[in-house]
Amino acid sequence: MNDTTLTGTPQVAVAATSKGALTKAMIVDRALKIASGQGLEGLTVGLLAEALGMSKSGVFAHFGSREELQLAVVREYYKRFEARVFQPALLEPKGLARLQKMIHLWMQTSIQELSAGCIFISGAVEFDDRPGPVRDELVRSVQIWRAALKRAIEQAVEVGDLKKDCTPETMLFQIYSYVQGLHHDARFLQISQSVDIATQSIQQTIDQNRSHRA
Amino acid sequence: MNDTTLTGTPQVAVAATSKGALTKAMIVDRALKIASGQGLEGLTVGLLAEALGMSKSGVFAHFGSREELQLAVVREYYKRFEARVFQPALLEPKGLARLQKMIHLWMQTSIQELSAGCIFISGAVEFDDRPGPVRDELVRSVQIWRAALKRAIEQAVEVGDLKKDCTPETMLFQIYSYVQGLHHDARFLQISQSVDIATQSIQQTIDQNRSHRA
DNA sequence: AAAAAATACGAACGATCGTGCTATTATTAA
DNA sequence: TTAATAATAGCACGATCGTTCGTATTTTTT
Repeated sequence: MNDTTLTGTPQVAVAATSKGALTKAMIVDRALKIASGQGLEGLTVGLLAEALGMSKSGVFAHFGSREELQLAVVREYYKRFEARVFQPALLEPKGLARLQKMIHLWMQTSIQELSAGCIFISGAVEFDDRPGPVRDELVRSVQIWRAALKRAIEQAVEVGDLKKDCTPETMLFQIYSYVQGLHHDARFLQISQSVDIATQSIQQTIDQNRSHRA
Repeated sequence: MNDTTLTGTPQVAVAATSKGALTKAMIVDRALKIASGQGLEGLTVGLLAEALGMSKSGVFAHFGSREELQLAVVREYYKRFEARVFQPALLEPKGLARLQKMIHLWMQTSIQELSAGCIFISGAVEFDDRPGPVRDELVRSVQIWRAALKRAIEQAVEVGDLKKDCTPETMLFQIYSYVQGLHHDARFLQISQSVDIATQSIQQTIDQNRSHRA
Protein backbone atom coordinates (compact mmCIF):
# COMPACT_ATOMS: atom_id res chain seq x y z
CA MET A 1 0.00 0.00 0.00
CA ASN A 2 1.18 3.47 -0.76
CA ASP A 3 1.94 5.13 2.56
CA THR A 4 2.46 8.64 1.26
CA THR A 5 -1.04 9.16 0.00
CA LEU A 6 -3.13 6.88 2.11
CA THR A 7 -1.79 8.08 5.44
CA GLY A 8 -4.15 9.55 7.99
CA THR A 9 -7.51 8.52 9.25
CA PRO A 10 -10.68 9.24 7.31
CA GLN A 11 -12.79 12.11 8.60
CA VAL A 12 -15.64 9.74 9.10
CA ALA A 13 -16.24 7.91 12.30
CA VAL A 14 -16.55 4.50 10.75
CA ALA A 15 -17.19 1.28 12.59
CA ALA A 16 -14.01 -0.29 11.24
CA THR A 17 -14.92 -3.92 10.90
CA SER A 18 -12.69 -5.22 8.15
CA LYS A 19 -9.87 -3.51 6.39
CA GLY A 20 -11.88 -3.32 3.19
CA ALA A 21 -14.64 -1.33 4.83
CA LEU A 22 -12.06 1.07 6.21
CA THR A 23 -10.38 1.84 2.92
CA LYS A 24 -13.78 2.04 1.28
CA ALA A 25 -14.68 4.74 3.76
CA MET A 26 -11.50 6.60 2.83
CA ILE A 27 -12.33 6.27 -0.83
CA VAL A 28 -15.82 7.65 -0.32
CA ASP A 29 -14.38 10.44 1.78
CA ARG A 30 -12.06 11.48 -1.00
CA ALA A 31 -14.74 10.97 -3.63
CA LEU A 32 -17.00 13.29 -1.68
CA LYS A 33 -14.36 16.01 -1.73
CA ILE A 34 -13.86 15.64 -5.47
CA ALA A 35 -17.59 15.55 -6.21
CA SER A 36 -18.08 18.69 -4.15
CA GLY A 37 -15.75 20.60 -6.43
CA GLN A 38 -16.18 18.95 -9.82
CA GLY A 39 -19.72 17.73 -9.42
CA LEU A 40 -20.93 14.15 -9.41
CA GLU A 41 -20.44 13.94 -13.16
CA GLY A 42 -16.90 15.24 -12.83
CA LEU A 43 -16.10 12.49 -10.38
CA THR A 44 -14.11 9.96 -12.37
CA VAL A 45 -12.65 6.63 -11.29
CA GLY A 46 -9.21 7.37 -12.69
CA LEU A 47 -9.02 10.77 -11.04
CA LEU A 48 -10.17 9.36 -7.74
CA ALA A 49 -7.64 6.53 -7.89
CA GLU A 50 -4.84 8.97 -8.64
CA ALA A 51 -5.86 11.20 -5.74
CA LEU A 52 -5.73 8.19 -3.46
CA GLY A 53 -2.53 6.72 -4.84
CA MET A 54 -4.38 3.56 -5.77
CA SER A 55 -5.00 1.72 -8.99
CA LYS A 56 -8.18 2.33 -10.95
CA SER A 57 -9.27 -1.29 -10.63
CA GLY A 58 -8.50 -1.28 -6.92
CA VAL A 59 -10.86 1.60 -6.36
CA PHE A 60 -13.43 0.29 -8.78
CA ALA A 61 -13.65 -3.11 -7.12
CA HIS A 62 -15.22 -1.56 -4.04
CA PHE A 63 -18.26 -0.40 -5.95
CA GLY A 64 -18.73 -2.49 -9.07
CA SER A 65 -19.87 0.45 -11.13
CA ARG A 66 -19.39 4.15 -11.35
CA GLU A 67 -23.05 4.69 -10.60
CA GLU A 68 -22.69 2.80 -7.34
CA LEU A 69 -19.77 5.05 -6.47
CA GLN A 70 -21.89 8.11 -7.10
CA LEU A 71 -24.67 6.65 -4.99
CA ALA A 72 -22.23 5.99 -2.15
CA VAL A 73 -21.16 9.63 -2.31
CA VAL A 74 -24.73 10.91 -2.21
CA ARG A 75 -25.57 8.64 0.73
CA GLU A 76 -22.47 9.69 2.62
CA TYR A 77 -23.20 13.35 2.04
CA TYR A 78 -26.72 12.87 3.31
CA LYS A 79 -25.46 11.01 6.38
CA ARG A 80 -23.10 13.82 7.31
CA PHE A 81 -25.75 16.43 6.64
CA GLU A 82 -28.14 14.62 8.90
CA ALA A 83 -25.58 14.32 11.68
CA ARG A 84 -24.49 17.93 11.48
CA VAL A 85 -27.80 19.69 10.78
CA PHE A 86 -30.81 17.46 11.39
CA GLN A 87 -30.11 15.79 14.66
CA PRO A 88 -28.58 18.59 16.71
CA ALA A 89 -31.62 20.72 15.90
CA LEU A 90 -33.94 18.15 17.41
CA LEU A 91 -32.46 18.97 20.84
CA GLU A 92 -34.19 22.33 20.62
CA PRO A 93 -37.84 22.51 21.67
CA LYS A 94 -40.48 22.42 18.94
CA GLY A 95 -41.28 25.80 17.46
CA LEU A 96 -39.28 28.75 16.28
CA ALA A 97 -36.26 27.75 18.35
CA ARG A 98 -35.88 24.45 16.53
CA LEU A 99 -36.56 25.99 13.14
CA GLN A 100 -33.96 28.65 13.65
CA LYS A 101 -31.47 26.12 14.94
CA MET A 102 -31.99 24.09 11.77
CA ILE A 103 -31.48 27.11 9.58
CA HIS A 104 -28.50 28.27 11.57
CA LEU A 105 -26.73 24.92 11.34
CA TRP A 106 -27.61 24.72 7.67
CA MET A 107 -26.16 28.13 6.98
CA GLN A 108 -23.08 27.34 9.02
CA THR A 109 -22.54 24.20 6.98
CA SER A 110 -23.22 26.05 3.74
CA ILE A 111 -20.70 28.76 4.53
CA GLN A 112 -18.08 26.14 5.31
CA GLU A 113 -18.86 24.46 2.02
CA LEU A 114 -18.72 27.60 -0.07
CA SER A 115 -15.20 26.84 -1.29
CA ALA A 116 -16.14 23.28 -2.20
CA GLY A 117 -19.81 23.28 -3.14
CA CYS A 118 -22.93 21.47 -1.99
CA ILE A 119 -23.75 18.33 -3.95
CA PHE A 120 -27.46 18.70 -3.23
CA ILE A 121 -27.40 21.94 -5.18
CA SER A 122 -24.94 21.00 -7.90
CA GLY A 123 -26.50 17.56 -8.19
CA ALA A 124 -29.94 19.10 -8.65
CA VAL A 125 -28.71 20.90 -11.74
CA GLU A 126 -26.65 18.00 -13.06
CA PHE A 127 -29.42 15.46 -12.72
CA ASP A 128 -32.57 17.44 -13.31
CA ASP A 129 -32.78 15.96 -16.80
CA ARG A 130 -30.95 12.69 -16.24
CA PRO A 131 -33.16 9.90 -14.92
CA GLY A 132 -31.72 7.01 -12.94
CA PRO A 133 -30.82 5.82 -9.47
CA VAL A 134 -28.48 8.73 -8.72
CA ARG A 135 -31.14 11.27 -9.50
CA ASP A 136 -33.65 9.30 -7.43
CA GLU A 137 -31.32 9.20 -4.45
CA LEU A 138 -30.64 12.92 -4.75
CA VAL A 139 -34.33 13.76 -4.91
CA ARG A 140 -35.01 11.49 -1.97
CA SER A 141 -32.36 13.15 0.18
CA VAL A 142 -33.42 16.68 -0.69
CA GLN A 143 -37.05 15.88 -0.10
CA ILE A 144 -36.36 14.45 3.34
CA TRP A 145 -34.49 17.59 4.30
CA ARG A 146 -37.20 19.84 2.92
CA ALA A 147 -39.89 17.82 4.67
CA ALA A 148 -38.03 18.25 7.93
CA LEU A 149 -37.83 22.00 7.39
CA LYS A 150 -41.49 22.20 6.50
CA ARG A 151 -42.42 20.15 9.53
CA ALA A 152 -40.45 22.52 11.75
CA ILE A 153 -42.30 25.46 10.23
CA GLU A 154 -45.66 23.79 10.79
CA GLN A 155 -44.79 23.05 14.39
CA ALA A 156 -43.80 26.66 14.89
CA VAL A 157 -47.29 27.59 13.69
CA GLU A 158 -48.94 25.05 15.97
CA VAL A 159 -46.97 26.29 18.94
CA GLY A 160 -47.94 29.85 18.11
CA ASP A 161 -44.50 31.23 17.22
CA LEU A 162 -45.51 31.79 13.62
CA LYS A 163 -48.70 33.33 12.28
CA LYS A 164 -51.73 31.12 11.81
CA ASP A 165 -52.14 32.18 8.18
CA CYS A 166 -48.56 31.66 7.10
CA THR A 167 -48.04 29.18 4.28
CA PRO A 168 -45.21 26.76 5.05
CA GLU A 169 -44.68 25.94 1.37
CA THR A 170 -43.97 29.56 0.60
CA MET A 171 -41.61 29.98 3.54
CA LEU A 172 -39.82 26.80 2.56
CA PHE A 173 -39.51 28.01 -1.02
CA GLN A 174 -38.08 31.33 0.02
CA ILE A 175 -35.57 29.97 2.51
CA TYR A 176 -34.40 27.22 0.21
CA SER A 177 -34.08 29.71 -2.64
CA TYR A 178 -31.92 31.97 -0.52
CA VAL A 179 -29.48 29.20 0.25
CA GLN A 180 -29.27 28.47 -3.45
CA GLY A 181 -28.77 32.14 -4.12
CA LEU A 182 -25.98 32.21 -1.57
CA HIS A 183 -24.17 29.41 -3.35
CA HIS A 184 -24.66 31.10 -6.69
CA ASP A 185 -23.52 34.55 -5.65
CA ALA A 186 -20.63 33.44 -3.48
CA ARG A 187 -19.22 30.67 -5.66
CA PHE A 188 -20.05 31.77 -9.17
CA LEU A 189 -20.15 35.55 -8.92
CA GLN A 190 -17.74 35.71 -6.00
CA ILE A 191 -19.76 38.38 -4.23
CA SER A 192 -18.23 38.56 -0.78
CA GLN A 193 -21.14 40.06 1.12
CA SER A 194 -23.64 37.48 -0.07
CA VAL A 195 -23.50 35.64 3.26
CA ASP A 196 -24.82 38.71 5.02
CA ILE A 197 -27.51 39.39 2.44
CA ALA A 198 -28.68 35.79 2.48
CA THR A 199 -28.75 35.65 6.29
CA GLN A 200 -30.67 38.87 6.43
CA SER A 201 -33.15 37.75 3.78
CA ILE A 202 -33.86 34.51 5.63
CA GLN A 203 -34.42 36.43 8.86
CA GLN A 204 -36.74 38.74 6.97
CA THR A 205 -38.86 35.84 5.81
CA ILE A 206 -39.10 34.53 9.36
CA ASP A 207 -39.96 37.93 10.78
CA GLN A 208 -42.73 38.42 8.26
CA ASN A 209 -44.38 35.26 9.45
CA ARG A 210 -43.80 35.74 13.16
CA SER A 211 -46.89 36.07 15.32
CA HIS A 212 -47.37 39.33 17.20
CA ARG A 213 -46.96 38.34 20.84
CA ALA A 214 -44.19 39.00 23.31
CA MET B 1 -26.36 17.28 -47.48
CA ASN B 2 -28.76 15.21 -45.44
CA ASP B 3 -32.21 16.59 -46.15
CA THR B 4 -34.06 14.68 -43.45
CA THR B 5 -32.23 16.24 -40.56
CA LEU B 6 -31.17 19.62 -41.84
CA THR B 7 -34.55 20.62 -43.22
CA GLY B 8 -36.25 23.72 -41.93
CA THR B 9 -35.00 27.19 -41.19
CA PRO B 10 -33.16 28.00 -37.98
CA GLN B 11 -35.20 29.74 -35.32
CA VAL B 12 -32.80 32.63 -35.40
CA ALA B 13 -33.26 35.60 -37.65
CA VAL B 14 -29.80 35.55 -39.14
CA ALA B 15 -28.44 37.95 -41.72
CA ALA B 16 -27.68 35.16 -44.16
CA THR B 17 -24.56 36.32 -45.92
CA SER B 18 -22.80 33.16 -47.01
CA LYS B 19 -23.97 29.60 -46.77
CA GLY B 20 -21.36 28.85 -44.13
CA ALA B 21 -22.73 31.49 -41.80
CA LEU B 22 -26.19 30.09 -42.27
CA THR B 23 -25.32 26.51 -41.38
CA LYS B 24 -23.21 27.78 -38.53
CA ALA B 25 -26.29 29.50 -37.17
CA MET B 26 -28.19 26.25 -37.43
CA ILE B 27 -25.41 24.41 -35.64
CA VAL B 28 -25.42 26.95 -32.81
CA ASP B 29 -29.18 26.73 -32.66
CA ARG B 30 -29.06 22.99 -32.19
CA ALA B 31 -26.12 23.24 -29.83
CA LEU B 32 -28.12 25.65 -27.69
CA LYS B 33 -30.95 23.16 -27.43
CA ILE B 34 -28.59 20.37 -26.42
CA ALA B 35 -26.73 22.54 -23.92
CA SER B 36 -30.02 23.58 -22.36
CA GLY B 37 -30.81 20.01 -21.52
CA GLN B 38 -27.45 18.36 -20.96
CA GLY B 39 -25.51 21.40 -19.81
CA LEU B 40 -22.56 23.05 -21.51
CA GLU B 41 -20.31 20.21 -20.38
CA GLY B 42 -22.70 17.66 -21.76
CA LEU B 43 -22.57 19.33 -25.14
CA THR B 44 -20.30 17.13 -27.22
CA VAL B 45 -19.14 17.53 -30.81
CA GLY B 46 -20.06 14.00 -31.79
CA LEU B 47 -23.52 14.25 -30.29
CA LEU B 48 -24.14 17.57 -31.94
CA ALA B 49 -22.98 16.29 -35.32
CA GLU B 50 -25.25 13.29 -35.05
CA ALA B 51 -28.21 15.46 -34.13
CA LEU B 52 -27.53 17.58 -37.22
CA GLY B 53 -26.83 14.70 -39.57
CA MET B 54 -23.38 16.05 -40.21
CA SER B 55 -19.89 14.71 -39.73
CA LYS B 56 -17.95 15.52 -36.58
CA SER B 57 -15.23 17.30 -38.50
CA GLY B 58 -17.77 19.23 -40.52
CA VAL B 59 -19.28 20.66 -37.38
CA PHE B 60 -15.95 21.12 -35.70
CA ALA B 61 -14.48 23.14 -38.59
CA HIS B 62 -16.88 25.98 -37.86
CA PHE B 63 -15.41 26.62 -34.44
CA GLY B 64 -11.87 25.30 -34.27
CA SER B 65 -12.28 24.09 -30.72
CA ARG B 66 -14.93 22.81 -28.39
CA GLU B 67 -14.41 25.79 -26.14
CA GLU B 68 -15.21 28.14 -29.01
CA LEU B 69 -18.39 26.17 -29.62
CA GLN B 70 -19.39 26.58 -25.97
CA LEU B 71 -18.63 30.29 -26.19
CA ALA B 72 -20.79 30.60 -29.28
CA VAL B 73 -23.65 28.95 -27.40
CA VAL B 74 -23.30 31.28 -24.43
CA ARG B 75 -23.18 34.34 -26.68
CA GLU B 76 -26.21 33.19 -28.63
CA TYR B 77 -28.16 32.53 -25.47
CA TYR B 78 -27.30 35.99 -24.20
CA LYS B 79 -28.31 37.55 -27.49
CA ARG B 80 -31.72 35.92 -27.41
CA PHE B 81 -32.18 36.78 -23.76
CA GLU B 82 -31.40 40.39 -24.50
CA ALA B 83 -33.82 40.51 -27.41
CA ARG B 84 -36.63 38.84 -25.53
CA VAL B 85 -36.25 40.34 -22.05
CA PHE B 86 -33.94 43.36 -21.99
CA GLN B 87 -34.99 45.41 -24.91
CA PRO B 88 -38.78 45.12 -24.80
CA ALA B 89 -38.66 46.27 -21.17
CA LEU B 90 -36.91 49.48 -22.15
CA LEU B 91 -40.10 50.55 -23.90
CA GLU B 92 -41.71 50.96 -20.49
CA PRO B 93 -41.11 54.20 -18.61
CA LYS B 94 -38.43 54.23 -15.94
CA GLY B 95 -39.60 53.09 -12.53
CA LEU B 96 -41.70 50.25 -11.23
CA ALA B 97 -43.36 49.72 -14.61
CA ARG B 98 -40.09 48.94 -16.33
CA LEU B 99 -38.86 46.79 -13.45
CA GLN B 100 -42.02 44.74 -13.44
CA LYS B 101 -41.92 44.37 -17.21
CA MET B 102 -38.38 43.05 -16.94
CA ILE B 103 -39.36 40.56 -14.28
CA HIS B 104 -42.49 39.55 -16.13
CA LEU B 105 -40.64 38.86 -19.37
CA TRP B 106 -37.95 37.04 -17.44
CA MET B 107 -40.48 34.83 -15.72
CA GLN B 108 -42.28 34.20 -18.98
CA THR B 109 -39.03 33.09 -20.58
CA SER B 110 -38.12 30.99 -17.56
CA ILE B 111 -41.45 29.18 -17.59
CA GLN B 112 -41.04 28.41 -21.27
CA GLU B 113 -37.55 27.10 -20.55
CA LEU B 114 -38.56 24.90 -17.65
CA SER B 115 -38.57 21.79 -19.78
CA ALA B 116 -35.17 22.57 -21.25
CA GLY B 117 -33.24 24.54 -18.65
CA CYS B 118 -31.52 27.89 -18.46
CA ILE B 119 -27.83 27.81 -19.26
CA PHE B 120 -27.14 30.84 -17.06
CA ILE B 121 -28.27 28.80 -14.09
CA SER B 122 -26.86 25.42 -15.07
CA GLY B 123 -23.67 27.09 -16.34
CA ALA B 124 -23.22 28.86 -13.03
CA VAL B 125 -23.07 25.51 -11.25
CA GLU B 126 -20.97 23.80 -13.90
CA PHE B 127 -18.38 26.53 -14.10
CA ASP B 128 -18.26 27.94 -10.58
CA ASP B 129 -15.02 26.05 -10.01
CA ARG B 130 -13.75 25.83 -13.57
CA PRO B 131 -11.77 28.90 -14.67
CA GLY B 132 -11.46 29.81 -18.32
CA PRO B 133 -13.07 31.78 -21.14
CA VAL B 134 -16.43 30.02 -20.90
CA ARG B 135 -16.77 30.83 -17.23
CA ASP B 136 -15.72 34.41 -17.93
CA GLU B 137 -18.32 34.78 -20.64
CA LEU B 138 -21.01 33.31 -18.41
CA VAL B 139 -20.13 35.62 -15.54
CA ARG B 140 -20.07 38.58 -17.88
CA SER B 141 -23.52 37.79 -19.27
CA VAL B 142 -25.09 37.21 -15.88
CA GLN B 143 -23.55 40.34 -14.47
CA ILE B 144 -24.88 42.47 -17.29
CA TRP B 145 -28.36 41.15 -16.70
CA ARG B 146 -28.11 41.62 -12.94
CA ALA B 147 -26.75 45.14 -13.42
CA ALA B 148 -29.73 45.94 -15.63
CA LEU B 149 -32.10 44.63 -12.99
CA LYS B 150 -30.36 46.57 -10.26
CA ARG B 151 -30.41 49.72 -12.35
CA ALA B 152 -34.13 49.32 -12.86
CA ILE B 153 -34.61 48.99 -9.11
CA GLU B 154 -32.55 52.08 -8.44
CA GLN B 155 -34.52 54.05 -10.98
CA ALA B 156 -37.73 52.93 -9.34
CA VAL B 157 -36.36 54.36 -6.11
CA GLU B 158 -35.34 57.63 -7.77
CA VAL B 159 -38.74 58.01 -9.37
CA GLY B 160 -40.41 57.36 -6.03
CA ASP B 161 -42.09 54.05 -6.80
CA LEU B 162 -39.93 52.19 -4.30
CA LYS B 163 -39.03 53.21 -0.77
CA LYS B 164 -36.05 55.50 -0.25
CA ASP B 165 -34.43 53.12 2.24
CA CYS B 166 -34.76 49.97 0.18
CA THR B 167 -31.51 48.21 -0.63
CA PRO B 168 -31.32 47.25 -4.31
CA GLU B 169 -28.68 44.57 -3.65
CA THR B 170 -31.04 42.77 -1.30
CA MET B 171 -33.98 43.00 -3.67
CA LEU B 172 -31.81 41.75 -6.49
CA PHE B 173 -30.61 38.85 -4.38
CA GLN B 174 -34.13 37.84 -3.43
CA ILE B 175 -35.59 38.05 -6.90
CA TYR B 176 -32.68 36.25 -8.53
CA SER B 177 -32.83 33.57 -5.84
CA TYR B 178 -36.51 33.00 -6.51
CA VAL B 179 -35.91 32.39 -10.19
CA GLN B 180 -33.23 29.89 -9.26
CA GLY B 181 -35.60 28.33 -6.79
CA LEU B 182 -38.21 28.05 -9.49
CA HIS B 183 -35.85 26.16 -11.75
CA HIS B 184 -34.82 23.89 -8.92
CA ASP B 185 -38.31 23.06 -7.70
CA ALA B 186 -39.91 22.72 -11.12
CA ARG B 187 -37.14 20.86 -12.92
CA PHE B 188 -35.49 18.83 -10.21
CA LEU B 189 -38.27 18.26 -7.71
CA GLN B 190 -41.06 18.50 -10.28
CA ILE B 191 -43.26 20.56 -7.99
CA SER B 192 -46.03 21.77 -10.25
CA GLN B 193 -47.19 24.78 -8.26
CA SER B 194 -43.71 26.29 -7.99
CA VAL B 195 -44.48 28.83 -10.70
CA ASP B 196 -47.23 30.30 -8.56
CA ILE B 197 -45.15 30.30 -5.40
CA ALA B 198 -42.21 31.93 -7.14
CA THR B 199 -44.38 34.58 -8.79
CA GLN B 200 -46.04 35.35 -5.50
CA SER B 201 -42.73 35.55 -3.65
CA ILE B 202 -41.32 37.98 -6.18
CA GLN B 203 -44.40 40.15 -5.90
CA GLN B 204 -44.04 40.02 -2.13
CA THR B 205 -40.49 41.35 -2.32
CA ILE B 206 -41.64 44.19 -4.55
CA ASP B 207 -44.59 45.04 -2.33
CA GLN B 208 -42.40 45.20 0.74
CA ASN B 209 -40.26 47.84 -0.90
CA ARG B 210 -43.06 49.84 -2.47
CA SER B 211 -43.46 53.40 -1.29
CA HIS B 212 -46.73 54.34 0.44
CA ARG B 213 -48.37 56.71 -2.00
CA ALA B 214 -51.39 56.28 -4.19
C1' DA C 1 1.24 -22.19 10.86
C1' DA C 2 -1.71 -23.43 7.06
C1' DA C 3 -5.89 -22.71 4.44
C1' DA C 4 -9.36 -19.73 2.88
C1' DA C 5 -11.01 -15.41 1.65
C1' DA C 6 -10.59 -10.75 0.79
C1' DT C 7 -8.15 -7.09 -1.40
C1' DA C 8 -5.26 -4.64 -4.62
C1' DC C 9 -2.69 -4.37 -8.95
C1' DG C 10 -1.49 -4.38 -14.00
C1' DA C 11 -2.81 -4.86 -18.39
C1' DA C 12 -6.14 -4.64 -21.76
C1' DC C 13 -10.91 -4.09 -23.88
C1' DG C 14 -14.16 -1.15 -26.63
C1' DA C 15 -16.16 3.35 -26.71
C1' DT C 16 -15.97 8.08 -26.91
C1' DC C 17 -13.70 12.33 -26.27
C1' DG C 18 -11.40 16.60 -28.83
C1' DT C 19 -8.61 17.49 -32.66
C1' DG C 20 -5.66 17.22 -36.64
C1' DC C 21 -4.91 16.14 -41.58
C1' DT C 22 -6.30 15.22 -46.70
C1' DA C 23 -9.42 14.84 -50.34
C1' DT C 24 -13.71 15.86 -52.32
C1' DT C 25 -17.45 18.29 -52.92
C1' DA C 26 -20.31 22.74 -53.22
C1' DT C 27 -20.41 27.60 -53.48
C1' DT C 28 -18.88 32.05 -54.97
C1' DA C 29 -16.08 35.37 -58.04
C1' DA C 30 -14.00 36.39 -62.29
C1' DT D 1 -17.93 28.92 -67.73
C1' DT D 2 -14.01 28.63 -65.57
C1' DA D 3 -10.97 29.61 -61.63
C1' DA D 4 -10.69 30.46 -56.81
C1' DT D 5 -12.55 29.61 -52.47
C1' DA D 6 -15.17 27.83 -48.84
C1' DA D 7 -17.45 23.88 -46.71
C1' DT D 8 -17.92 19.19 -45.60
C1' DA D 9 -16.62 14.29 -45.21
C1' DG D 10 -13.50 10.56 -44.07
C1' DC D 11 -9.99 8.76 -41.55
C1' DA D 12 -6.83 8.45 -37.87
C1' DC D 13 -4.34 10.08 -33.67
C1' DG D 14 -3.67 10.04 -28.60
C1' DA D 15 -6.14 10.44 -24.31
C1' DT D 16 -9.45 9.14 -21.20
C1' DC D 17 -13.67 6.99 -20.02
C1' DG D 18 -15.95 2.73 -17.43
C1' DT D 19 -15.20 -2.00 -17.07
C1' DT D 20 -13.28 -6.93 -17.10
C1' DC D 21 -9.99 -10.42 -15.99
C1' DG D 22 -6.14 -12.95 -14.24
C1' DT D 23 -2.72 -12.74 -10.78
C1' DA D 24 -0.20 -11.46 -6.78
C1' DT D 25 -0.52 -10.01 -2.22
C1' DT D 26 -2.45 -9.21 2.00
C1' DT D 27 -5.74 -10.12 5.61
C1' DT D 28 -8.65 -13.08 8.09
C1' DT D 29 -10.16 -17.57 9.69
C1' DT D 30 -9.30 -22.21 11.01
